Amino acid sequence: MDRTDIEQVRRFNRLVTRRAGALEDDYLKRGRPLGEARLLYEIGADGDDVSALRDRLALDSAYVSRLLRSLEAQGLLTVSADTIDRRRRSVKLTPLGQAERDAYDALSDDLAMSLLEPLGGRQRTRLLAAMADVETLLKASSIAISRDRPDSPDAVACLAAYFAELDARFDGGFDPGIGGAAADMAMAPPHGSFLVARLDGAPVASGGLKVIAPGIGEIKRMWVAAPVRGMGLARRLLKALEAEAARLGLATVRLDTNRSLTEAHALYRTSGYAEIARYNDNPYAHLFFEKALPRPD
Amino acid sequence: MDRTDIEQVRRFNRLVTRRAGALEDDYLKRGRPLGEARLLYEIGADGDDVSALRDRLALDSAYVSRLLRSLEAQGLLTVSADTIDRRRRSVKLTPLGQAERDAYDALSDDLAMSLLEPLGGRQRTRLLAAMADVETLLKASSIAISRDRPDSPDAVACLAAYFAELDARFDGGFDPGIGGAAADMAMAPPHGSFLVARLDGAPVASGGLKVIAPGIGEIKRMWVAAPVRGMGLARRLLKALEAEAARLGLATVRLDTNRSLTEAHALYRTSGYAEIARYNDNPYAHLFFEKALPRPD
DNA sequence: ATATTTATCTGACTTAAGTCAGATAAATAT
DNA sequence: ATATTTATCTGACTTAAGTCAGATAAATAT
Repeated sequence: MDRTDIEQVRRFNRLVTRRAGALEDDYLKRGRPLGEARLLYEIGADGDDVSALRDRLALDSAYVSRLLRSLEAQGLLTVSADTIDRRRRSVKLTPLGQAERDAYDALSDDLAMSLLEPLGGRQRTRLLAAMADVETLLKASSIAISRDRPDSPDAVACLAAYFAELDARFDGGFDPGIGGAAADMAMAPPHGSFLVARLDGAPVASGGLKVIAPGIGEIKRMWVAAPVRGMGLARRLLKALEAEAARLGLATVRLDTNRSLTEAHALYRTSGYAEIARYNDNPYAHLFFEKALPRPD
Repeated sequence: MDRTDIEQVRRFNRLVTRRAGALEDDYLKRGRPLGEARLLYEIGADGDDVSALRDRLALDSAYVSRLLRSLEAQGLLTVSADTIDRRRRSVKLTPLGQAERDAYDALSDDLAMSLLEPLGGRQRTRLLAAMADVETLLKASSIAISRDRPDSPDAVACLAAYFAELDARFDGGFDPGIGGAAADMAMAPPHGSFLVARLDGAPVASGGLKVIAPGIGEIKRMWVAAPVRGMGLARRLLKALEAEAARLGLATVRLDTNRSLTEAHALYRTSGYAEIARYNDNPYAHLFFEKALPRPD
């Protein structure tokens, strides 16, 4: 990463923050403190729990309570006890509150339009495409990969999504029982590893590693959720799994794959994997790959 | 402009503002109020005038004064009377202040790097390119075009830059005297029009319109500064000048151009101009164009 | 039945951010 | 020489934003 890259990111941050400042000013223009405006805006059309609002805005309980009291006094919302747990309280916008929320919404629309307005059609398309790109890639950069047990709730959810996808894509479907789902605990530490990638806390990709012979690991269950594909996440995950193998002292990693998973084949080949002969009796596998890991020094 | 475009811009703003929020938190992490941090950061290595700081940060005089007092007490800067005008005061960072400023700088670098770090090479290049695109186009969208007299300081500066550019590009140079610089007041209202495009207050493009025969206008002196080319600004300016012509009741606009200005020829052709025969004796002109304006209704 | 936990609220406080009216001293205009 | 303007500062104030310690009432655990 060189200096000009960092400068580009900082210049971008500066410029966009200045524009975002204009948005906050718009909020303030409606003559209401930003805290109240944010809270009002955060309450959906169906209302919300006080605790949900507190969590989403990361605000202190006392502070939220006072903001609610103020908005209540302005006739913008009502607070009532939850019917199931009467300690909890639910917030609902009054028609007046809904109108206010709509007004903030319209202001945000205006701001967005004022950015597009002066541009010609071609420039506008280019700006929107660049914004979508920045959005996708900033999201990608906030995805964090961490170790997890294969029986953790997130890991189980990832594996279930993976199996469901294979079932949809393979000719004749996929049955994890035959494929060896029961053996997934072989990816548990200390001998194996299972990685989960999360975006804003929600699991979006996963993959595991188990030892199949002395010094030889096998990468299994690589899965990337549909909404986060095209972000280079599979490649990152594969690299991370190779790092796990190196950490566990393995010299070689292998993997098998179905003929229908063509994107995966390309990924393996461009990541330094060479096709080898069948090394197991997995009925769903048609292609077999191997890569020698660099010796740790 | 449809709904999905606006949604894209708003989603982008939301996401980037959240990230920018992280940057502000970083500032605050150094245990200093944001106002002090911003002021400290704004003072360049060579120091600054109090009034310049006030203008740049758009802060109240009393508030800046107090912030300076606080930073002075922390030993981060010194304030001394200007040698020429002793009412003015100059601010200079102490070595300690410079070190603090460097620390903020390093934090911003860290934040920028933390965005790029998790991405692979290809994704990183894509993100940087998209950021550069957003930056360019947001700048383009903040360029405002307005009417100006051809003898205003900004207009004169634009015309001088235009003449200098022609002199550099034409074989054998360009002499505004021969070209008719003295006649530029024909572009003054009420019979003509001169438009200046400004980015953050500084003139970056211009163009004029004068009447050369009943119902016929001529577009002249179209100039776009080098740093803002490739933003579609020339096309915007041309459209704006056509609108001026329509406003002045003209039915047709003409223009002449030099054979060396090839980008301009393409712009005219794709903007609905048709080549016509020579209509004047401008020695620098080789191509002549005309466009019928839609009748106002 | 009683103790503990949980969700929200109230009271009392702090800090940052900013505003407004004038004071002061130097520069500039008459 | 005097009046006016300009640049900065000081005093006195406001408002927003937020924190912390408890109070209250309902739910849950023992």
